[in-house]
Amino acid sequence: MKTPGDTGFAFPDWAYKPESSPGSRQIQLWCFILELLRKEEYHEVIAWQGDYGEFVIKDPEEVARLWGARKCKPQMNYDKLSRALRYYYNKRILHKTKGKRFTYKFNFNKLVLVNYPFIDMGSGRGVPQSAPPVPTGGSHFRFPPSTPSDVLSPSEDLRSPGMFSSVARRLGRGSVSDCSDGTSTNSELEEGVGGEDRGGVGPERAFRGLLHPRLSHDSLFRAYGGPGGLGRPPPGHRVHGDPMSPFPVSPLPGPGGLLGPTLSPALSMTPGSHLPYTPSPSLSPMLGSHFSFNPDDMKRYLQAHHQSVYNYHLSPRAFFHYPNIVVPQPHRPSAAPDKPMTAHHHAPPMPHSHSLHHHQGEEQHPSPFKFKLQPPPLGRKQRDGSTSSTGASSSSLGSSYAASGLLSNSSSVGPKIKVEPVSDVESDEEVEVTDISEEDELLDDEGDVFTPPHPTNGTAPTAIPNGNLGAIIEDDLDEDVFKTPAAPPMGPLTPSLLGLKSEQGQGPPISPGGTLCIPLKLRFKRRWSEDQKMEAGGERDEAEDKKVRAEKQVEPARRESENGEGPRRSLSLSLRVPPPPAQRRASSELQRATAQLSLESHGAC
DNA sequence: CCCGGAATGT
DNA sequence: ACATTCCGGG
Repeated sequence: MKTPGDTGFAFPDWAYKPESSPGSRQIQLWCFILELLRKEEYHEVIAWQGDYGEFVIKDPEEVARLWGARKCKPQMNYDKLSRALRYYYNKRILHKTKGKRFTYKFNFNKLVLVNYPFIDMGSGRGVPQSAPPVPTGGSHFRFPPSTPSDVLSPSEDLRSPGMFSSVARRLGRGSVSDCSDGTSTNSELEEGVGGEDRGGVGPERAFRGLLHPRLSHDSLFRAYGGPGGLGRPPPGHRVHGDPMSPFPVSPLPGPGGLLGPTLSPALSMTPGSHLPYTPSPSLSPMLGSHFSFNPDDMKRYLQAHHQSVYNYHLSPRAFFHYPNIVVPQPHRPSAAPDKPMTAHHHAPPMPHSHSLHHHQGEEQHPSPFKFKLQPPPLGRKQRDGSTSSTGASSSSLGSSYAASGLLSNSSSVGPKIKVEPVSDVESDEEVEVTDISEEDELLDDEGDVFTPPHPTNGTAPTAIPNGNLGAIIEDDLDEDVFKTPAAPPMGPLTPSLLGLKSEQGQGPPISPGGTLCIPLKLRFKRRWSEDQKMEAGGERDEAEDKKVRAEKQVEPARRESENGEGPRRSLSLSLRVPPPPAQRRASSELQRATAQLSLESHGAC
């Protein structure tokens, strides 16, 4: 709001990738939507409303018309446009806000990840999925403020990921329409297409390089998760705030909640200072476009992150396997019918450590927590009820394909068998979606869904220095990231508190196995894999296109493809399988890593 | 309205 | 990949 007349604020500028996607240069629908949302001119047609990231298409046909104009598809209409939007559900870029007509919600985490993979979203909650409009000010973002205070001062600035915008922004580009009517408002900026290199952008890029990956979680976390824990208003009452902002309500719960120091691009330049965790340093070198596996760098990098990783990034699933970790039990807090659950779960962002102990002891049982995931929310997709079978997964090395997300099953799949992703047995798909949606969604969507205790955050260490890794993030992390909103408490939580095993717990995460060059994430996965194997055999599946994956898990043990990411499997069965040779896994992991690294992220927008 | 499958186009 | 176009079904 304070935006000076500017049009909307710069909101998810960060959501835009500086370089437009390689393949198709055309604007994507979600980008377009975002554009409309950020312009006041279109507020009569489409605007943020409701929860974070939620927007309502007030005039569907008009939006469709605009879209059609942009794409030069005169025949466009809302029906078609909405179909396109629906395709985003699986991609997790968007989801529908049920019960509200023409209302959808962006999953900004996804967008950020896609576009700025190097930014650590802070597991899950870092950025609320929805996005923060950037407060800073206008639609055109400013860069590094001349003075940090500039940026930081207003509380608003802090709360929103303004940092992203500053760092990332870009948009500005074209305007809503380029095709026909010249509605463009600010296209002048860079009509030049060259886009990113264009004036003004340079710095951004520079920033990109500098941006500290952890920035977000630390700071964001503070900002969002902090004090109120998930302080968002219950679904019931959503307050409307700034019309332009996706966040009607300030995400910032607490009072002064966030410490000032948080974000700001400027800060990013000086990583060490504001981050609680450690040293950070290695990042800078690594952040650049080139990322190296140099052991030293990696080590430093890992050190810098390990804590955060332990604290925040474990996938919820991971907790199952760590006996020492206290996992929020299914015991639901009696009262609070609301969703706040997530908050308690495990380490709410609060500084209090209470969360940690509130568990009585520990569960020595091997299978202590098995909570059930929510039931499949929608029933739609599995309607055909394919029985599960079909199977045959061929790839033993699913890992690599999975990682790439490329997974073209193409070759092997002969007859196109369209198998549903696991639906029956595990409701993962749905769950995923729901989870992603976030807590609000959970309730909204399903009514009485029982929220899984997301432990904390669940995510894997995302900070990946190299922008190219976007794909990894997407594939590997997105799910967790999205779904687990919870965030980690403050930075300094120590691993030990969490109970993470001492094995690696405290020291620098040097690989237990000896491979110390493996990124944390991978290491974790590895662990997960191992654990999972022990725990059960199967899971798989990745999330990307459900259709794409044609495999069925007939055989549980078969694919080890994704350890960490598979959409959650139903934990129901826990058969124990003898732990396979770790080495094998390791190598596979490495392969995967390699594959991932080589991937290119196709950005979005 | 909304949902996704299917075919088709870029 | 990402739509666009149709479309049957809820």
